[in-house]
Parts: sequence; C-alpha cells; structure tokens
Amino acid sequence: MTTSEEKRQPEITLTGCGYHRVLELISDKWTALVIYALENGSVRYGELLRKIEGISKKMLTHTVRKLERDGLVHRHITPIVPPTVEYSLTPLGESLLEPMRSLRQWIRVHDSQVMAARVNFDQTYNKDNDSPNLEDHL
Amino acid sequence: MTTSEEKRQPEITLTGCGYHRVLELISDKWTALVIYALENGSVRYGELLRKIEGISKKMLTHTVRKLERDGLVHRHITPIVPPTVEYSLTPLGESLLEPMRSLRQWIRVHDSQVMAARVNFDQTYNKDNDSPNLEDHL
DNA sequence: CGGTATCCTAAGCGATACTG
DNA sequence: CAGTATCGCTTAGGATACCG
Repeated sequence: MTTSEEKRQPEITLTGCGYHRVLELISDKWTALVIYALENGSVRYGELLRKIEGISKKMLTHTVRKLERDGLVHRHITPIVPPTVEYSLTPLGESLLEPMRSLRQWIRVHDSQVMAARVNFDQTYNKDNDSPNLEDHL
Repeated sequence: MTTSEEKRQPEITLTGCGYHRVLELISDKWTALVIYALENGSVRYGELLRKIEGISKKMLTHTVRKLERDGLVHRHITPIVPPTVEYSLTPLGESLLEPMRSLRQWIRVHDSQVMAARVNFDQTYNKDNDSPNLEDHL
C-alpha cells in the first residue's frame, strides 16, 4: 500500500536534527556567556557573578548546573569555611570551544550585514511609523 | 581615583559576547530546523510545513520572517493564484552553514558523552526517587 | 561564600479559526 | 496556497529574601 505513492512523513524532527540538539546545550540566555567566561581557565562562583553583567545568582546557578549535568563544566569544591567553588570547562566542554569559536568568528565578520538586513527589512515593510527607534531590544 | 585599586566592572555582556549574538540568530525552537530544511535549495511554504514535524503555520511564518529580517533567508513570491512562495538561503545564510555544520559534527561525535554525563549526574545527585524515567523531555 | 526558596511577570509557543 | 488573528497555557527568567 505504501509502494508507489507513499505519503511522505515529516523528515525533520526536533530530536533528529543535529543543529537543534547542540543548540539545546548552549542556547539559553546565559549559557554562552558562562562558557565564554570559562574559556581561559577556572573561575569562582562569585567571580562569574561579577564578570557577567546582569546575571543573578539564581540564573548563574541554574546555568552552571545544566552545564555540569551535560558534562561540559566541572565543579570543584574546596570544603573550607567559607566554601570555595571553582568552575572550569571539562575536556568535553573544551572540545566544544572550537566549533563555537567558528560561530563567533562568523558573527564578527557578518554582523554588519545582519544589521543592514534588519534596517532594510524594517524600512521595506515599514513598521507603521516613520521615526522608530531602530535598536531592537537593547 | 580609579588608579590603583580600580573596581572591575563586568567584562562580559549579552550584547558584547559574540557567542551570544550568533545564537540569537539561530536558537529559537524552530530556526535550526528551518535552516536544515533549506540546506539543499529552495522549498515552498507548504513543503516546509509538511517536512518539519510538529511546526504550526504560526511558528513557521514567525521563524522564516525572522530569518528573512536577519538576511539569512530569501522569500520569493510568484504572484499567481493561488500564490507560490519559495524560501531559500541567501549567500549570507549559506555562509552560516559551515560553522553550523561543525557544531552538528560535534554533537554527532559527542552526543553519547553528553547522554552519559546526564545519566551519571542524575544518579549522583539522585532525584529523590529510585525508578525515575531518565528520558528528559522526549 | 555559595547557594535555595518563593513569588511574579514576560515571553514563547500551541491550537484553532478566519482570509485574500 | 500562504498566510493572520486571537486566545490561553506553560515556561524562562527577574527580584527579593533567607540559609549552612
């Protein structure tokens, strides 16, 4: 019955698409920033909190926990009082730096083109005003 | 006053981190899937809808519009009735494929390590039960 | 110091119905 | 065929306070 004119079922699924699966690891609001902060070696919790602008304790903890669960980040506790907690990339996490850097390189090269495309798009399909603030969500 | 013991301001910002800025382009739920669907050439709206499992018209439209606004996807309308709309990657969009493919390659190689890390994490910090369903959000 | 707990809002997303 | 419009849910995320 499915011989000649087979109904084609969807070929692309969330769980089957490699693009989507990596992005799940690194695409919430703060994950990329934390990885960036750990690129040059281990950093303490409080330091991360100060280095990453705008992050709250809640979100920092949430983000490093998720990274730890996925095996990308290691958490090292020195059990003194008060406690010292160092975070660092695991070898697995470091192996992800290379593909991530090529992404970053892409935006460095093409950022202006993206910006230009946005301005052009917003002008073409004019957002029903003539003196809008073009900066999106800054 | 900020000579010797300068208070160090945050070094890492959402708008300053290249990692974060690229991810903004490609990291919502369906964007990666749409790019994947367009990797081999232009595809019609209805085809995308059928090829990508679970996507709704609303989200497909939303996703391709965002991609178009960012200059990654081109929208070509053939004004007949009923209309035909083809979507394809722009040169800018195609240039993004290379770094994205290296990300995808990474997950292909390291997926099992991530999965193993998760199982290990969940067992170590046991989620207060002994027969949990380990599959997260499938 | 390095976190949790709680509450609350805003955004993302899905379902359904309607349209040129 | 290729979309909008509307509604409502569910989650991500922010603010604040408390804890070992």
